[in-house]
Amino acid sequence: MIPREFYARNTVLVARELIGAILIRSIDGRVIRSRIVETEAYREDDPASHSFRGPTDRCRVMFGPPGVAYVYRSYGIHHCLNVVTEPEGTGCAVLIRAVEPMEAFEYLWSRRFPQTRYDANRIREISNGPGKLTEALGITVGEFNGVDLDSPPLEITRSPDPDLQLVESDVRIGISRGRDARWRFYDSASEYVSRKPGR
DNA sequence: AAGGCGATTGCCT
DNA sequence: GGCAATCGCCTTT
Repeated sequence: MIPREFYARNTVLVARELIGAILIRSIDGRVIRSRIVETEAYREDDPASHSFRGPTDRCRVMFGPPGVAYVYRSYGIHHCLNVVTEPEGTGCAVLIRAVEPMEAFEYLWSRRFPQTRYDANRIREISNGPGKLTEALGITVGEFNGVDLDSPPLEITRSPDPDLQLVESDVRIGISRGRDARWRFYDSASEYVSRKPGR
């Protein structure tokens, strides 16, 4: 588990340092570990952030204690997972945009594509996007919004051998304001990154 | 009260 | 490449 003080720091630093950390989900009697390979930072004084106009019913947990999950519904359909950062009272979080599962590939495939036979050539599609990883791992607003990420059934731990040499930064995806900040971080060696620059 | 848009995805042409 | 799905929040009446 990662101490709360790790999250109670500058959100951009936390977003960078979460690349390579391990997300552990316990579900259906399984313990499934995944490497975090893509994140984005959202700060309170950031027009792209849900917290920019202050706490609402949706984004209130962003203003709460760090290390807690902020889960919101995107486009009325998907769920997206964040970790709250900076000291309590500030509205900041890191969006988890992609993970690379370490096990349970066929189980995760069946959660994402229940009607389609397992296809190893398309395995990255199980979790190469923020709405995809939450579907694969069964992470919803109702179950996880406001829940501390320090113990099962959903937990983040540091990687045993973090390699931050390969972490790159880029502008964030899907926003119209705050476009200049290069607050997206990803592991350039991972096939699970949702999008790499230059296209 | 009503309309538009979004930290997205998948299917269609 | 376009576009629908669908809901919370913002802006405008």
